[in-house]
Amino acid sequence: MPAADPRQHAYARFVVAHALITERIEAALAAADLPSLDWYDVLWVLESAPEGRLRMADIARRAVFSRSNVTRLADRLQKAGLVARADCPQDGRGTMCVITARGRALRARMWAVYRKQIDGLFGAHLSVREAEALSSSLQRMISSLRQDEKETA
Amino acid sequence: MPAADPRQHAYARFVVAHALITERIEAALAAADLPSLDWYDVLWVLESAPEGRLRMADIARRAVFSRSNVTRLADRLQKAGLVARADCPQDGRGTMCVITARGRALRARMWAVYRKQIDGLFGAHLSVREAEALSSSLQRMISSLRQDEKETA
DNA sequence: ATAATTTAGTTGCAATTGCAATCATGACGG
DNA sequence: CCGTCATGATTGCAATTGCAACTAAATTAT
Repeated sequence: MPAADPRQHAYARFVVAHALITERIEAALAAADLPSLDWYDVLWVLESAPEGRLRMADIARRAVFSRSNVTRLADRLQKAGLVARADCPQDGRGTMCVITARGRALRARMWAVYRKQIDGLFGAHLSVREAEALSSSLQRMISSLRQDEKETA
Repeated sequence: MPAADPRQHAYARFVVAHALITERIEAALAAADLPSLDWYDVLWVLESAPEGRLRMADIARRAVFSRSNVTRLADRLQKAGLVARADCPQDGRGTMCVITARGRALRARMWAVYRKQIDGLFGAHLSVREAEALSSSLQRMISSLRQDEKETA
């Protein structure tokens, strides 16, 4: 990244920090005999949805995964008893994915480890003020990216 | 991410923004018939090293890839004529990876596309002041993470 | 109603990845 | 000097991914 520009410079660090932090979190989860982050993401988007259920495509959008990836992830989570599939009442093509009690329990256990890592690796280096500023910048990016998505579709 | 804490909240957005931006950049590169970001990363760390050469493990550290991943990436880059391998003079076990002229040329073409995406998706939402603040926060995280690495080793 | 188009989800296949060996070389202690 | 241990890079194998094809159901237009 031939970063003359301070924004490009920030981006380069953004990418590296993300990679390093993710690597560490995965290691911490593995060390605690817990599944990886993508499982967590699916469980979390489900748990935060009303009744713990979402359609496959919604999981994909919220967790930023490809559709086919969500299908496969759901297969594995289902095999592990963490989610169940159900027909979608409004749309015969759709499939709902529902988090189970075991799924909720596992997510909570993962969060204990995950949170500790976030706090130690990321949060510890930000003041509350910085965190808020960062949040709002990131929110601008995210809204803009999601907006584009809709327009393209 | 049950984000009560503003830092955890920032982290959640950090991850989502990263995923969305990366997805878009990969799409832009593919649309321009260019290779993916991991090729770029290897080419860039090489190009920014003295004489365009680094040992495999150094590539791995700087680009945040696993060792075996670098081996395979180098295989593909080599097959494409973008890098060459050479023995390491100081250490008989080591392998140097050297970027070729074609490698430099390709990286430059990729950077044209990459830069445009960074500016549009990331930079456009940050003032210079914000970018600088973000850079310094991220730098703190990165230094701390890299420091830990050394201590663990 | 019916044919054509779009959308949701899944699947086949090829390519990529991660982890645990493996092989070769260097470093160290006796 | 020799045996043991650590390190650099690669490779085998199983698991995961991405893309394009596919099936089924809904939407639209005729």
